[in-house]
Amino acid sequence: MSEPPPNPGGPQRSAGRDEILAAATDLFGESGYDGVSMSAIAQRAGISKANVFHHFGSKDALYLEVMRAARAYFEPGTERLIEQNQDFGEQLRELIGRDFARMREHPDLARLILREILESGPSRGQALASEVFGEHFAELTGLFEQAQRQGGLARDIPPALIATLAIACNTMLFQSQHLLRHLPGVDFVDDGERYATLVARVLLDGLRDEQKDAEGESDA
Amino acid sequence: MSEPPPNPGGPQRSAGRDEILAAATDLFGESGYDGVSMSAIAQRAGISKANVFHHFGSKDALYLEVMRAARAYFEPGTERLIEQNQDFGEQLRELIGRDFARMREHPDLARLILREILESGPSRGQALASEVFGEHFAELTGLFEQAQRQGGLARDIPPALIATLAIACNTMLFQSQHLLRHLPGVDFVDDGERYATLVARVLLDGLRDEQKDAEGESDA
DNA sequence: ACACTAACCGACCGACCGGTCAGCCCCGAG
DNA sequence: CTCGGGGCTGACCGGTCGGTCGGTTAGTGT
Repeated sequence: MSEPPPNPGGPQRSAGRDEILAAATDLFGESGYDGVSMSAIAQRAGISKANVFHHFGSKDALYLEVMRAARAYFEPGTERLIEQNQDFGEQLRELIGRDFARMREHPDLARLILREILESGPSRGQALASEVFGEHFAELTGLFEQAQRQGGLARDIPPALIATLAIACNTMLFQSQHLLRHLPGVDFVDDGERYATLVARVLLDGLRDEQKDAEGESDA
Repeated sequence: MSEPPPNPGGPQRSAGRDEILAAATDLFGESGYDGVSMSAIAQRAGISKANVFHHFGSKDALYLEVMRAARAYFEPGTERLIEQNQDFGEQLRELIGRDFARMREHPDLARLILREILESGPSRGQALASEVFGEHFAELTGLFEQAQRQGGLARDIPPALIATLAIACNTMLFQSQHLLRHLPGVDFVDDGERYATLVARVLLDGLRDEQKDAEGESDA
C-alpha cells in the first residue's frame, strides 16, 4: 500500500538528510515527540522509513539533531541593538517585537523549544539551562543590568526577573494565541507591532494612571 | 457524541470510578496524553484495564473527564477580593500570589491545562476559549475594566492585555521553574511572596527609575 | 428462589510502534 | 570490465497500544 512519491510540483531531486531533518522539524513541532512516528517522517520526506534509520540511528538521535538545529536558529545574537544610544524604551519595544516576530516566523521551532521547556523535569531543566538557554538569558540579564547601572531603570528589581518577564509575555502570547484570539476583548494577537508597543509601555511605566497618581512630575 | 457501549448516562458514582479518575489525573499531568497508557492507569488505580473501559468508554472520554475536573478545580471564584476597597496594587499582588500558589499546590492540574493550551491548534483553541477559559478570563478582564473606570489605571491599555500579562507571568514562571532555577541571577522562583510582590510592582509602576524619570538621557 | 444489572476480570485482537535485515541500485576507483 | 560501498528499499520482528469479548461476582428488587 505504499504510494510512489508523486511529489506534484516538487523537484525530483534526491531525498537526503536535510529533507528528513526538515520533515522531522515540521512534524515534531506540530505534534511533539510521541505524536510523530518515524513512518510519518519518512512519508513526509518522500523516502522509506528504513532510510531514516540509515541516516539517523534512532528516533531519539533524530529528535536530538532537530533540537540542536532549532537551538542554533534561536541562539544567534539577538541583542545587537543594545549598543546604540537610542532610548531604552525604544530598545525594549524593538526587542519584544523582534522576538515575537521571530516566533511567528518559525512557529514549529518555537513550539519545539516551548514544549521542551514545559516537559523538562528538574534534571532535564538543569541541562537545558546550562547548555541551551544559559547564554541567551545571561545576555539579556546583562543588558538590563547595564541599563540599571546607567540609570533609568529601577534598581530594586532583579535583572533576571525583568528578563523572565520580557520572555514570558512573548512566549505566553505566542503559545496561547489560538486560544486568546477567541477571548473577549483580545484584539492584539495579530498585530505584533501594537502588542510590542503596549507591552513595552506597561513594563516601562506600569499600569497606574499617571494623571491621578501625580508624584510631582509632568509628562511630555 | 454517541455512546453505543454500556452507557454510564447518569451521574453514577463509585469508588472505582473516582480512583480511576485520580490515577488518570496524576498520570496525564505527569506525562501527557500520549505518554500514558490505559494499562498504566488501570495499574495505578489497582483495577483491570477492561474495567477502565467499562467506566469510561474510551481513552479520549477519560481524558476529557479529567480535563473537566481540572477545569472545575481551577475555576472557582478567584476574584472575590475585588469587592473590597483595598488598594488596587495590593489586590493585584494578592491575585498574582494566590494564582501562583495554587499552581504550585497542584502542579499536575496546572501542567494538564498548560499542555492543553500549548497543544491546541486553531480549532481546539476556540473550543477551549468558549467552554473552559472564557468565563475566568472575562471575570479578570472585567476586574481590570472596572479598575480603569474607577481611575488609577491607565485607560489606553486594553484590559484583556492586562489580564493576559498577569496570567502570562505566573504561567511562565511556573512552567519553566525547573529551568529558571539554574539560570544566573534567578533567585525568586521559590519565594512566591517575593515574586508576587515584585511582579505586581512592575506591572503597576513599571521598570523606569522614578528618581531619574526624565526622558532626557545622557551618554556617559 | 429468581432475574436483572453494574462492577469487574483475564484473555485476546488488529493496528501500529521503533527498529532490523538482506539485498537492490548506482557510481567512482581499480 | 570488475568490484565495493553508500544511499535506499520492502519485508519483517517483537512489543505495546487502544479497545473488545465472554464470563464471573456482588448487590438488589420481587
